[in-house]
Amino acid sequence: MERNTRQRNAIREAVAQAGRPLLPQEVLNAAQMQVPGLSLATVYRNLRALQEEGELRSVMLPGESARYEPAGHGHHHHFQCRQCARVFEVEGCPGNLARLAPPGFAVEDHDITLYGRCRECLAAERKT
Amino acid sequence: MERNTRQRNAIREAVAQAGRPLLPQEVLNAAQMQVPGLSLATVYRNLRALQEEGELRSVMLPGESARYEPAGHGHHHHFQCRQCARVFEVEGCPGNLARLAPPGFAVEDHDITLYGRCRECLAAERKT
DNA sequence: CCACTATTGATAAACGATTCGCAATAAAGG
DNA sequence: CCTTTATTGCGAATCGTTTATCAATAGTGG
Repeated sequence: MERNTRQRNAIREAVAQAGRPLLPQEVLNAAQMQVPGLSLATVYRNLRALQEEGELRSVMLPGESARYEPAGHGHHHHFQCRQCARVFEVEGCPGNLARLAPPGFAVEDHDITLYGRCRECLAAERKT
Repeated sequence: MERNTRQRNAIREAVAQAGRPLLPQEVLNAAQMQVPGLSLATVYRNLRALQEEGELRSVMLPGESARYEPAGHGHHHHFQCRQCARVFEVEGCPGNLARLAPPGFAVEDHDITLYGRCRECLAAERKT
């Protein structure tokens, strides 16, 4: 049966608390606040397990490796800051994208990624 | 000075003729019609060189490695077929995506990827 | 409190994609 | 037609990410 380990809970918490999709390495950094000895392998193992359970969702962005966010946030897209490289959720969706596809193509889904500067990085820039 | 080799021309042609972004391996397959002995390393070298020259553009899709298309096709997005995995250009753009970002975020750019079935794969399905 | 076994940490290994090293080849100018 | 040297083909090497191995550890039900 599945066991509730400190490691798994810390990983679950880290993703939930972050409020944005995290890289495995970021999950490790965050979860090590709770479980200092935590290893990257364990993070990978649990991210995969939690994803298969349907508790987490993997977020793929162009040219980036997988990040993880809690499942069940409904349809949304993402924003990546060009300065700090962090990824954030953005609500809403333009919708009606199927019309863009060439005739004869069936559109079933879509991904949108916005790029720019996040609030924090903009604030930091102004101070310089 | 830069030389015009059969290999480079074949690679350039392959990308131009394809009409869709190609993976290095796909470029190799196509260009080997013209230059049978062509090697993958040469494809990589030339794709990189042509990109730096501004003749080609690399296309990144979520979870995929880089594809290459001719530069200068203007702003557009891409469609990936879930069956054959090929990528196609789609014209047009919903525009006004900046409004989706959280307050305080500056949106500078965006990527849109559509997913579904391409015409060929839809046609093939009907025949079964 | 025990026994069972899922889980962990540490490290090596796998993996796919891309690049490098080098001798052999072949454009291009004279 | 030479000479120069950019370019090529091949295989090995690298890169970052992810997974496998395996002995040691620690949840969990009884």
